Formats: sequence, C-alpha cells, structure tokens
Amino acid sequence: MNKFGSKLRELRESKGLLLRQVAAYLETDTAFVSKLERNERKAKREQVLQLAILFESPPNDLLSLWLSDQIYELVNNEEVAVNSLKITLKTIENK
Amino acid sequence: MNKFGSKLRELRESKGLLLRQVAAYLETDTAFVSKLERNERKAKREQVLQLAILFESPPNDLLSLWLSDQIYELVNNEEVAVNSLKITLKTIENK
DNA sequence: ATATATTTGTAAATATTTGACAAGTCAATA
DNA sequence: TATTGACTTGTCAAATATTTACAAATATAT
Repeated sequence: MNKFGSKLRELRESKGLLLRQVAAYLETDTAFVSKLERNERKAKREQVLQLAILFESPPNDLLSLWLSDQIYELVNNEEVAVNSLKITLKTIENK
Repeated sequence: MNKFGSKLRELRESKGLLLRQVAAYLETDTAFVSKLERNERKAKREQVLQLAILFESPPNDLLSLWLSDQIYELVNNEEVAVNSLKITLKTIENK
C-alpha cells in the first residue's frame, strides 16, 4: 500500500518537522515530500538512506518498506501475485 | 532469474517450433523472441497470454513466471529483498 | 482575514523502453 | 569451403514513461 510514506509522515510528525524542513534536507520542494508521504512519488534509494539518517531510523527498516511498496505496486492486480511472490522468495532463499 | 524465458524456450522446442514461427504468431521478429527467451526483453502481458494459447499451457503458470522474473529484477541486489517480499506477502494475504 | 502548511495540477525536461532492422555467429551439409 | 538456415547481437530513432520544478489551490491555525 503506502507503508513507506506513512512511516515517513509518522517519523516527521514525531520529530515535529515541517514538510519544508524535510524538503530542504533532501534539497527538493515541499510538494515532492508531500507526494512521497502519500505515495504519489517514489523516493530514490539514496533519499531513503538520507531520511534514515535524519530520523535516526535503521536504514534497512525504511528500505524494506520502500521496496515493499514497489513490489506491491508491481504485483497488485495480478491474480498470480501471491504465487509469484512465493516463487521469487524460493528463488532468492535458495541463493 | 529467467524463468519465463527458459520456459518459453522449453515449450517452443518441445513443440519443434522455430523462432520465426513464434515470431510470426506474435507479429514480431525473431530477434525479439530470441531476446524474450534470454530475458533481454520483457514480454507484454498480452503476449504472455497469446503464448499460453500457442503452447496450450495454463496462462497463470506462464504469468507467474513472467511476474516472478520482474519481481526478482526489482529486489535482486537489495539486502532487504527477502524481508520486503515477506512484508508484501503478508500485506496481500491479509487482503 | 491573514499567514502558514500542505496538496494538487501540469508543462517541460529527462530518462527509459520499444521496435525494427542490419549484421553477426554458429552449425550442418552440399 | 561456400551456402544455407537458425539464432544472436548491436544500434538507434520513435514512442512512452517518469521526473522536476513551479504555480495554483486548498486546508489549518491564529
């Protein structure tokens, strides 16, 4: 769904930061950050890492949500979504 | 990896078809089909369905491999790949 | 009402993907 | 060894998609 964006908003609000402060940190505008939070735009991998630093959050936690959103976006609507995910998991887990 | 392309080649060879015959069926050229088989090009969803008909193979089987390749391509290289896949699975399975 | 924060819309710039073709390799065999 | 047929590789312009920055709209708070 929008796990990454929701987390971002949660972290931002818990720190009492404004969109424009996060935007400045990422060297972009508030519209972009707003869109990140509502999953209307996709963050670059590098931006996820920067945000992890800003929010003192484990990078892999944010990366997992960020990647998961992308996977969801890819497989969502496909009847074979679950099956395909399982195939991929097996493939990866068997190195 | 290249599950879809490998399956395609396997099916094509088992039917004794030439690349150009499959290409004609898909209204494209042999180079494109060759690239599909070697995962150098991505088939359109519609082409997967056409191929399922040509090879009398269950559409969902081919679609699963086709989608799985795309998921793999997306998460491959990411340390958090497995974790992200599991998150996505849970999200989808809980409807 | 004003000021500040956030969201929405969009046009131009960028980037990515596609499709079609030409030229290449390879293997079989005349 | 020349030819043929099957497949692979490389290129590149056209078609698509994505990104970006900005302006405008809306919402929230004082």
